[in-house]
Amino acid sequence: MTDIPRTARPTMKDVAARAGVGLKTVSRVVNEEPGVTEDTISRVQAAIDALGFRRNDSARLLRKGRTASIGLVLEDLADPFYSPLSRAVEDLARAHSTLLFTGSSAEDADREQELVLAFCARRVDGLVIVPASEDHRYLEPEIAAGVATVFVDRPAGGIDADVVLSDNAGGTREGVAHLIAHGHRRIGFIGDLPRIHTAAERLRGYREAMEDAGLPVHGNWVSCGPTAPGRVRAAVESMLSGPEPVTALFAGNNRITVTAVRVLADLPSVVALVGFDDFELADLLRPAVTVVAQDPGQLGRTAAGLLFQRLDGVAGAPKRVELACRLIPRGSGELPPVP
Amino acid sequence: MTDIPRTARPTMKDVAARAGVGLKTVSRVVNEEPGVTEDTISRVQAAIDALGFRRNDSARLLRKGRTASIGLVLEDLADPFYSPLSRAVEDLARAHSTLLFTGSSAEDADREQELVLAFCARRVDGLVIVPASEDHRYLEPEIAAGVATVFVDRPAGGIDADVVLSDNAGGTREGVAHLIAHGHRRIGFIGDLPRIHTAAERLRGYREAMEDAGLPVHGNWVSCGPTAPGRVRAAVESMLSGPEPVTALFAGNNRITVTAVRVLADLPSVVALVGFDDFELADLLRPAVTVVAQDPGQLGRTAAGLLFQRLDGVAGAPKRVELACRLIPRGSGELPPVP
DNA sequence: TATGGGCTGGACAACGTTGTCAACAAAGGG
DNA sequence: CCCTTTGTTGACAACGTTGTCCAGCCCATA
Repeated sequence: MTDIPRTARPTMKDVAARAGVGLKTVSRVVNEEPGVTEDTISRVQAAIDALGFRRNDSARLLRKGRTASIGLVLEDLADPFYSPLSRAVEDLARAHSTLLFTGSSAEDADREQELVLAFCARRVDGLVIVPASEDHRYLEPEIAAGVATVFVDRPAGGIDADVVLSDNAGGTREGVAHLIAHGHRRIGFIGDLPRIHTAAERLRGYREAMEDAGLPVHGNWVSCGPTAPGRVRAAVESMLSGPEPVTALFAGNNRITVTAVRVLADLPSVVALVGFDDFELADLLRPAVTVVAQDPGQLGRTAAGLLFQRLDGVAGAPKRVELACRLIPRGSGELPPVP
Repeated sequence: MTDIPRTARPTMKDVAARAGVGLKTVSRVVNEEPGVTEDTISRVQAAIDALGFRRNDSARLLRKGRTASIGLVLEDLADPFYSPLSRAVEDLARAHSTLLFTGSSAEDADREQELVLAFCARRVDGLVIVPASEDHRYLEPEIAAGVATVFVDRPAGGIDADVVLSDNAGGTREGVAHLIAHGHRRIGFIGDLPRIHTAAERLRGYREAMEDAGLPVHGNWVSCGPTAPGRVRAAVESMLSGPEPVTALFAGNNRITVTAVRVLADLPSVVALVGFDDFELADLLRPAVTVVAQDPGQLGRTAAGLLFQRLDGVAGAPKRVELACRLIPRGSGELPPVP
């Protein structure tokens, strides 16, 4: 009956031929442009339905210039920390009738660049990037060509661009000060690789808090490196032994915190703990884990909001937005020092 | 010096003009096609670098027919359960030089359809869908037009399509049988909305396990509904009161399990618990939570693998793949019944 | 010198859509 | 009755790329 071609999709031309009208008239009907008779509309609509026509938005957007799509590059789609961030970006994208490309850099600079440039080759209107690379000059021609770009969680390297950050140093200062206020004097810091901006900032916050309180930082009280459980375990054990064992730990991100909880659970000693990043069930552990919480959803919302402002034509110098962190005392950070 | 136009992007035409060659020669250089002199190549390359040209893949793919992109629709990007699934799909996409559109249906049928059709309008080569809708006949013309489609986690409604599932009923049977083996006779089931396929299957598994053991299921031992904490709390409290209080609970998904843990922590009674879906830190709670674990990463890998097989031309009847679940005893499911 | 073949390069159409503009018919005013 | 106005419609070019095809050119061979 209906002669749907099995292989090739029907185009406006096919619809036009079947409805006995011109190509442009079909376009008008599809786009609900005014100036088409009711009668013609229904004839075209019938042809559309019969053929199962669906407008090819790729062609449309090629013609129009904008693609109504943005790219989101983050470190790892599988990391729960970024889930609310992605969702927030997606929600704003939807509100702007924009589709979302996503990809993980896996903390690899080359992969980040490859992904970003692939998005640019698709002519995304904008980018939200959680940087893995330290040098983003490769983006200069793209930004000059009009690709709106907002960095989240970490600043861009080598270029001046919009960025939305958490107050990593301030949050860490607050967390460490919290431990100090509960009587701790020997506090260890276990962080991520220092080449990662957030890790460096948090380390800085730790040092500042110790200095503000006039406390020394001994050699083995600071350990930075990959978040692999083995490395973290070794660091904890080293800090808890020796002539000056720590009585409290500050863990530099959620994965480190979780590993620290595991390690401490195996040990007889009572050690206070504050972690950076909140995580699900932190309140159900015993002791419940005190954390310095970022709001990843807010991070994403702010970044995407800024992006769409730019796309709406808001010009001006690159903005730097810093979101406050929130200390959530739950128990592990209020344990008194045990000598 | 270099005259990069601030507004419009350079095209192959611009590059050709600047290099003093024909349009097609630029195309040849960009695509590394043979038949161009070293000398010409370097002249063209110089023009490309000077102008900051980047090929417009949208136009390219319009011409070529395939878009080298696929769409992933899941329930909620922010749900940690789906994170490994997304990541697995992304990894396979990358391996096939394919870009990934993502979106959340928010468990809303209209939103799912809107997203899917938006992807189709962009002419994605394929789709991976975690269905929210019960009727996917709207996809028939798309599938006929050649859009490869694989459903994950839940089957499609109204059409015959590839699907990758977990063995929800079998896993639940095993979990409930585990409780029965530990002496429980009065076991409650708290599940998600029964219109969701996985929820219905798990309920079926529960009923089968009880029946297999010759155990009755009393009226208030089964509660299905939204995963809102208030509803779950009420259900738990109701099951634990009355003339026939349950001594064990089976929680139908990770969110329900977590709420159940919270509720039980507030109560004096000791209640055994097995939850469907593993979750981070389940082993650190006291008691550690016994779960029936799916492997969301494997779900995603299998689905994407099947999708790319189809895209590579593997024909044949729609496949239905069912992945086994794994019981992970950790403590909460091995508690003896307390009358 | 003519011929042929291999190599290089360019003109042109096509992908499916939208914007511009002009053609045409019907209706209204003088 | 003609001219203008209004409303509807279609022809055509353009978006940026790739595939097809043909025109030169250079060199070797007859």
